[in-house]
Amino acid sequence: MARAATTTDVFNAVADAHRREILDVLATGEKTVSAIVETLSLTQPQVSKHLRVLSDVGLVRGRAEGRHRLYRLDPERLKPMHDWVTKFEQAMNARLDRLDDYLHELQAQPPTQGEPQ
Amino acid sequence: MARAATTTDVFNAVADAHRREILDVLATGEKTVSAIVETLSLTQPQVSKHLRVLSDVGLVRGRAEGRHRLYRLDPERLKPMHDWVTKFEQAMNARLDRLDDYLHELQAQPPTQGEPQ
DNA sequence: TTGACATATGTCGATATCGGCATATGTTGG
DNA sequence: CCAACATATGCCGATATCGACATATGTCAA
Repeated sequence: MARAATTTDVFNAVADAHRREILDVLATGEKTVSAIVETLSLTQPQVSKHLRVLSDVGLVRGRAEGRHRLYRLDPERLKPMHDWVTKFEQAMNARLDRLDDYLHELQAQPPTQGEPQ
Repeated sequence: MARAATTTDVFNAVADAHRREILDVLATGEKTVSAIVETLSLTQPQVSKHLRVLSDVGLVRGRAEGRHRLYRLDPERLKPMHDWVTKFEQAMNARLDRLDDYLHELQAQPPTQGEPQ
């Protein structure tokens, strides 16, 4: 039960740095496996396996082109992750807003008593 | 070398579903360990360990309050992840824009010849 | 101090990961 | 058909993960 299957969950698929690098490269456009192998300094089987994982999760799609195989990004699948992260960005902003409100409050009403503690 | 240390990398820390749930709960506000244990249905050691990981990564901070320990979110640390994901959101939009341009182009110039391959 | 409560830590077992190497599959050209 | 190239898969070993259980640490109250 060690960890959620890397092949089931986008969060896990993206947890690997090499996989993130591959996605970064693919963000540039459709690429061949060997192009990725060259760009990053990874082994060909390494890249193929990572692409398999990314493909299973749906972050990437491949099409055959002669004896090459072209992979491209499907960024749509990052939406769950984007949504999740964005939720916290809002929490962060909300906190800053509250701090802002607090500061304005402080300026509006000059301190009448020493703050307790 | 199995996988990047869960304690070093925010992406890995967040890869675990239970850890994400804990962060979700903490997004509600500062919470006690036992409060988290109750809310989610996790074991106390489980929660403590996950909090340890989240704390090591900096996503969460704890302060002692009597015999309780209150944990709260530090969403600032999600920024690297937010930035990374956002980059792909932009890629996604860019692609949609290009598709949009292409469609407009098609409408502006009625097809005179079949496209060469 | 002692005991109850809150939390943290240690150990163990089952499992999955990742990288490396060898090799299978598939495609093109001669 | 065969050889060269591109990619995918299979197996292995080292390692890290996660959950479960027991237990250590720390704090308050009587």
